[in-house]
This record gives sequence, structure tokens and C-alpha cells, in this order.
Amino acid sequence: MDTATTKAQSARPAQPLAEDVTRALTLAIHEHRIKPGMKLGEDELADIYGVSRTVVRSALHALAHVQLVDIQRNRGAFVAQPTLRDAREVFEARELLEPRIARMAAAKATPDDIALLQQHIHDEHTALAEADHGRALHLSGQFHIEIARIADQQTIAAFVESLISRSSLIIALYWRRESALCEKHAHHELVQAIADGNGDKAADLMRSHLVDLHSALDLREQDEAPRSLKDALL
Amino acid sequence: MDTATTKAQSARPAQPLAEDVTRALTLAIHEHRIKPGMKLGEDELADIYGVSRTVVRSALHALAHVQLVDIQRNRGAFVAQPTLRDAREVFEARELLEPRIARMAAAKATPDDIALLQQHIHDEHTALAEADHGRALHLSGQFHIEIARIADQQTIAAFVESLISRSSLIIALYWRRESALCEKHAHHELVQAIADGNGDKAADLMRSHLVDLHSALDLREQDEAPRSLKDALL
DNA sequence: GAGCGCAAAACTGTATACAACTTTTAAAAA
DNA sequence: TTTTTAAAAGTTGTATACAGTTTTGCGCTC
Repeated sequence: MDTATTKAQSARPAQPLAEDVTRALTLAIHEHRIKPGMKLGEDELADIYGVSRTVVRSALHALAHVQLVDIQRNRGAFVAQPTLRDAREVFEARELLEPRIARMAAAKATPDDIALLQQHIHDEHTALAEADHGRALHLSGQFHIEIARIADQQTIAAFVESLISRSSLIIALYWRRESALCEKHAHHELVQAIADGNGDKAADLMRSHLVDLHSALDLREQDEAPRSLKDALL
Repeated sequence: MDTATTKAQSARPAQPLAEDVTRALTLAIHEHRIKPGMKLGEDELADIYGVSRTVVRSALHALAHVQLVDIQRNRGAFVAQPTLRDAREVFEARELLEPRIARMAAAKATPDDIALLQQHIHDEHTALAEADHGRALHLSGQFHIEIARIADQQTIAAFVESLISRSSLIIALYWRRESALCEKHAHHELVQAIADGNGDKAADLMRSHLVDLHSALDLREQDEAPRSLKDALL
């Protein structure tokens, strides 16, 4: 779509940029390939991606701003570990923003947009079928982000994207396996409402979908104790 | 207040950090000392603050993330120029988030919090009396941020803070001088409602306050033309 | 005199080098 | 054996140096 991504003419002639590292790390976190609390050494990452520490630092700071990583002075960067409170706040904010976004999307969606959403759902199912839960989770998030893009509200969409990023960490920490099967057709119904231009229904579906997600987390207070213990050992 | 600011023991013994530059630039933008579109050269800033380009770059990237500056590859950093659309989106988002924040603040505010808010109002009036409009504007924004802090919702508060930052740029670009006298006692009434624990009233007052601000902007379409012209000359 | 083009200067993007801090490890003393 | 202290190793924070791109300015041509 934009110039930054369509630069793969031959090898990498022009400006691949340091934000490639940001994307790579973001994806790895979203797919739970690197877990909350994991140390992200600058030299290590620099070796892995074949760039200098300068660009790695830039990427880490970018991730820190979205609160995907936590940078401690003279200590280094770690994948963020959202607290229980963070988890509650993130989902509270999502329940505030996303239903409105869904309503707007229903008012503006084009047939192409609908097709794109259905493609997302399809990819997600494929990933699930292959038992690639990390990728499925990432795609599930991308689905929500796509709706924000369709709503054509860049400002709120940026907030939603940030919240969804953090949700990935929250799910990694607080998901309870009992409630395994998440939302089979929740996304599908939502697309239908958006395709029908039914804003009210889309908003309602989005809200209940988020409540379902929220209640699938284990956000009991007692978890605080082991968390702080974890912090101590690190 | 926090450790980062109270480090001026003797000279600068520990870690003054590059985020000092971020704060300085943020303040300068908030107070309209540097205007939208202005070029922020790295060498120039490095000289001014007596640091290396490395730290200046870090600061500029941080500001770019909050959309206070616009970084163009190989061109440099410029103070951001929010478009008409950006302006509308920012105020729309504020009108969504801030009333809810005000309601929460009314539920949680302590006497100390109220005193702090009143102090803010006092400082703002002082700045206005001294005809220091830049400082008054900054303090006016800080007032809103303080309410978000009182509401004790870090996640939404961070969004609000970002929106208020951008509002400063929007006001610099689209304020119409006809509607000069903004909101004399709007803030005062709001504090009263919060002090009374009257959440509904606080939310209403905040909403109408934001609508007033919004309508004091000149967001007519025709402005698009000169803006794009401006872009061309830059 | 106007327009085009090439060269030089300026600036940003990236890498490397050095300094400061943190952590670890080992040794010595209790 | 345990604890304390000190030194060394490793990592981050900052500065400097180099490379690539953009812009500017001068000169040449039409």
C-alpha cells in the first residue's frame, strides 16, 4: 500500500529502515513467540537482524512507547508485563472505543472492505486449523484493527491499535485455558452487521464480543502476588 | 515531584537523560514558542541543548510518536501541522473520552486533588493577567490532564494527554480571534462539580466545555487550500 | 535573461567507539 | 560455612565518525 512496504524491488536497494525491526519484534510479540518479561538485549537483537545497536535501540524505544516493552534505565528492555490493573484498563478502554468504531465502520464500509474482513476471518481459521495459535491470535487482532481502518478515524484507530497490541500481552499472561474455544462466529456475525450497514447491531455485537474476551481472562486479585515475585527474580 | 526532575543536586551528577529535551520541546510547542511547520534541525537543537545529535534524535522520535512533530525521511523533523480532518478527529475523540474521565474523577477526587485543580486555575489566571497566552494555554491543557490523572485511569489518561498535546497545535492553526475570550469560569464550575462528587454534572460540563472549544475553531473546508499551499512552499 | 544541469554543501541515517552503570564472580575475612 | 567486599565482565547511555540523500548554488547553454 504505502511506499515503506513496497520497496522490495530486488534485494533492498533503498531504505529498509529500522522500523522493519520494530515490525518484526511487534509480530513476534503478537504471536507469543517472545513472552512477557523476556529480556531483549540490544547486542543480541543487533546480531539477529544484522543491524547496528543504533537501529535496535530506535525500535525498542518505539515499542516502549506503545508499551509493548518496558525499558529500565541501565538495565535494558524487557517485553512488558501488564499488571492486572493494566489489563482491566485496557479492556475497559476497548469496550468504550471499539463499539463506536464498529458503528462508524458499518456506516462507511464498502464491498471491498467486507471482502477484506472475510479474508481476515478465513486466514484466521486457516491458522487455527494448522494449530498455529500465535498467528491466529495476531490475525484476530488485525481483524479489529481493520475495522478501525474502515471506520476511517485515524486518531481513534491509533488508540485501538495500541490497545490491541497490549491485549496480546494480556492474553499471554491471563488467559485461562478452561475457556479455550474463544469466538467461533463472533467475528462472522460482526462482519454481517457491518455489511448490512446496521450500526446499532455492529456496536452491540462488538461490545458483547469484547465482554466475552474480557471474561475469558483470569483477573483475580490473587495473581498479584506471584507477579511481584516474578519481578523480584528478574 | 518525580526523581527525574529533582536531580539538580549540584551540577548534573547522575542521568539528566535525553527526555529532558523531549520535555523542553514539548513545552515550547505547547506554549506556541515554536510554530507548526517550523523545521527542527538536529545539529541546531544539539547545539542549543548542549547534547549530541543522538539524544536529539531520540527526543524527536518520541515527539513524532505523539504526533507533535512530523519526521520525513532524509528531510528532517518539522513541527506537525494537523489537517482539518485531524482537528475534527482530535476533538471528536476528546468529546468521547473526557466526559467519561470527568465522571470518574468526580468519583475519586480527594480534597488534595481539588486543591491542586484550583491551583492550576489560579496559575492559569495569573498567566492570562500577565498576557502570557502561551503559558496560559499550556496550563489549560495541564488542567485537563490533571483530571485524567485524578480519574486514576492511566491508559485513557495517556490517550487524553496525547489529544491535548495535539489540541495545542490545532489551536495554533485554527483558532479564530473573534471568539477571543474562551472559558472564564468553565474550569471553575467543573472543579465544583468534581468536588461535589457530582459525576453526571461533571461529565455534562466537560462535554459542553469541549463543544465550546471546538466551536471556537475555524474548521471550514476552504482552509484546506491555503494549507496545501503552505505545504508546497515548505 | 531564463532555464537547465552539474557540483558542492548541508543534513539525515547508520555504524562504531568510548564512558558509565549494573551485575556477577571470586576472594578474603569473620 | 557464611558474609562482605572488591574487581572484572557485560550491558546500556552518549558521543563521534562515516555514508547516502537531499538541497542549494553556481555556471553553462539556449
